[in-house]
Amino acid sequence: MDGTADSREGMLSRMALNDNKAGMEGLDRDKINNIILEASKGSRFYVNEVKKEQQVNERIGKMMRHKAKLTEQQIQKAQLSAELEMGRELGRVIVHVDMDAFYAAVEMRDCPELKDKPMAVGSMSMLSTSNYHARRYGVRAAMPGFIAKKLCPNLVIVPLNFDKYTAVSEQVREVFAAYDPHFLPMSLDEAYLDITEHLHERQHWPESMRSYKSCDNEVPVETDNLSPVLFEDSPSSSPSLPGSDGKVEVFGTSPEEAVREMRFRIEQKTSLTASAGIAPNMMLAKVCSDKNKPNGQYSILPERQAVMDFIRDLPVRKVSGIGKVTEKMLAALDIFTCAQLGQQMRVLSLLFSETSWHHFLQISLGLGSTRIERCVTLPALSIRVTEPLPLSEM
Amino acid sequence: MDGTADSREGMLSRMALNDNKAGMEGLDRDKINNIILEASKGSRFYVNEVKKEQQVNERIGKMMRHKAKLTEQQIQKAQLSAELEMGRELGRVIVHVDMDAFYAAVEMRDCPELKDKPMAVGSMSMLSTSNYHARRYGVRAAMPGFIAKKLCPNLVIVPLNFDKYTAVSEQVREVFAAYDPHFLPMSLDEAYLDITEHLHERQHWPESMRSYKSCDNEVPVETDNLSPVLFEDSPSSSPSLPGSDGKVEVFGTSPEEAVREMRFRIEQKTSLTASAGIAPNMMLAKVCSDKNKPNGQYSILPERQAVMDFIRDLPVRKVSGIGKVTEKMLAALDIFTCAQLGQQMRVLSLLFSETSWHHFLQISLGLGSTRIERCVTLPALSIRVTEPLPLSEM
DNA sequence: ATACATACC
DNA sequence: TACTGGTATGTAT
DNA sequence: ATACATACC
DNA sequence: TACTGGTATGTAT
Repeated sequence: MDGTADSREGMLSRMALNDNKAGMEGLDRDKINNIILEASKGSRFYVNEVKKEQQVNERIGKMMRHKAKLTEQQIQKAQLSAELEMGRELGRVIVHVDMDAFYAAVEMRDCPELKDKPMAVGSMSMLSTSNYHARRYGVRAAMPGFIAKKLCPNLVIVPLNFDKYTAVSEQVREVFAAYDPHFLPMSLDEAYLDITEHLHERQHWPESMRSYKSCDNEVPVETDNLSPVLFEDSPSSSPSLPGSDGKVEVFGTSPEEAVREMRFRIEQKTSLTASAGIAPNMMLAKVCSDKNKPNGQYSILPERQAVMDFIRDLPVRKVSGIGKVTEKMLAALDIFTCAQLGQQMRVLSLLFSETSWHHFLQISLGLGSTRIERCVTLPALSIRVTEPLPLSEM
Repeated sequence: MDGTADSREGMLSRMALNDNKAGMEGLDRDKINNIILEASKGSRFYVNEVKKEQQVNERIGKMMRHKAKLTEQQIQKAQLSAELEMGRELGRVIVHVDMDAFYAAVEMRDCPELKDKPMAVGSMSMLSTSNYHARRYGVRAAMPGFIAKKLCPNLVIVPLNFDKYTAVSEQVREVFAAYDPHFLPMSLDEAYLDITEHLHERQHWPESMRSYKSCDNEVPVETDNLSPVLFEDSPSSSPSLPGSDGKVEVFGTSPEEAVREMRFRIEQKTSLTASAGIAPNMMLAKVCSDKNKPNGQYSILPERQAVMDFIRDLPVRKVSGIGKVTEKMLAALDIFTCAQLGQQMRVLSLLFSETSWHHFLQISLGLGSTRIERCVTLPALSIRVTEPLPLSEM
């Protein structure tokens, strides 16, 4: 028949003549392949080759099915990782926000007698958090309560009220969502945000949209939700008219101001403080949020030099992902800071797995993820986005 | 005792207080650690932590022993791979030399009757090489002889004379060693050379050191090894004085001329021809050596654009390491040329392993190894380095 | 770690 | 009649 | 693939 | 008395 040549093309690429070689240009492939197949057909070799050919075809089928399932998202992500290989991305403003001593702070808020005492949340077996008073005794998260009691006999241990923390967390997340609807929560008390878009919009916002009333009550003010009025450009329309029971704070349009505002709103809403880090990537933002804890923030400007200056003397242990074991192993190599990490890359690349030393390399260059993607869509959040409390509403 | 604190430092980093946390600055670590250890000692938890601590210490010990064994060479190599990640290295002149139809050529040289006939070396079960005449029938290496006979009934099959090929290979390698004592043989008939150093020296060589007598006899001329005389700069001292039975070839100082000279010397010595590729890395050099086969050479200039131009329409199958299976898989994705390979990197990075797509990426960028390292030191080569046959000796 | 597949000469 | 055999490296589990 | 180790909250 | 438990990811074989 006539179809033989074609079906052979597809089916017997293994057996057909490979004319990819000097001196073999322009041969009559069909004729030659006919002779080759005729001579081979039915032999053990032939049967084996056919089997292998089928294996390869299956593998290709698998690949094509895999390809068909790829979402645009995935391809996009791959594109990004390729871009990351190319160079540093400084264009995103990433924020890491971390509630201060979260569980302990909630309990202190709701039971003022605890405020002056060293206290911790958890049990005699395990503590989840301690307040700052208790920390002066060496009492901290992940310490068993009975040991903490030895360090600080007056320590008050409050049992966990998970439902309460969850409810407060919801309130905090509503604030997060106002700055980045795609924010990535890492636990009840911390999250990453990409506020790049927010900042762009914010540039055109009138002061009224950046003005918040300070209420001294511990409960959030957002009781009556009036119309979000008066978007006039003239600052005269809404100058600092002190409200009923508080003064007015006006926040600027810079990243730092936006984050101050976010922390202000969290505190107004929950009476709890948060700390934050602002940086061009997640790894740096996380380190920054710890820098001025509690109730503080720190930012790294989006410039290579600023990043490198920040990284230079940073202890490796400060970086998320470097725990006590890795810290100890690096210490054995006289590596304590990120700069030292960078200086020793050659040796590290020989002593650690590729994954590990690539991670080290990224750290030493101050690189990290610049895109935040929420893994799982959390339930019913960011739907009723928090209302700002503009001056006009006062 | 006093030493406890220190031995604890080393031994119980897992249990000791981690004061790497806000609000825990300047605590009395020693006192706190004493209490922690006192409370823990002997418990099941404690015993387990000690065990893990020992594991970590062993791991560190292993790493340090590994580190101690690292040679400077290895660290050097690691340095290079880091550099490769940084950018393209165009400073080396890499050559791939490949003898033309080696075994067949040797047999034809030693048995002139074969010259006009289609012939191959091997057996009825398997052929190692065929001459160019036979290739016109589709007869090629890795084809069983009995099939080849069907394609070309007049085919002469000569059995393998391995010892002879080895001896000739030695002669060829002596020539290689004159251009790169560290050349890397890949088989009896091919090798990679880094002629960068040779070219630097060559710049200062007088013409006499680049002049070779052409002898028409089939046996190499190097019978009497006279003193390598006359290194004068004046070209007048040794102008083209035709030798006894041949004319004189003077080779220039460029990479192309050096390689032409090398091929000339191989032919003079063995009566066999070689083809060569010249490029800034091994991957490209290998492809180039195939381009003008037989008895030709091809070079890619050490410029990014030249590399990219060369790569653009190159079929992926031409690249060493891409075999029929990979070719077929890529073809299923409509990828045939290196440029297409580059265009599809995002999808490829999702469908293939990291090793594979990194390889593809390298290929698509025209990157390859720029340093040649001989894996195993071959026996007694490059010791009696070949004498050039300078004009002065004629 | 293991078995197996790919690739090269 | 008859489709190598050694080596390196990658893939899959 | 599996078991286990590291890291985080 | 008492040293979490869930998840993700990396390492070793």
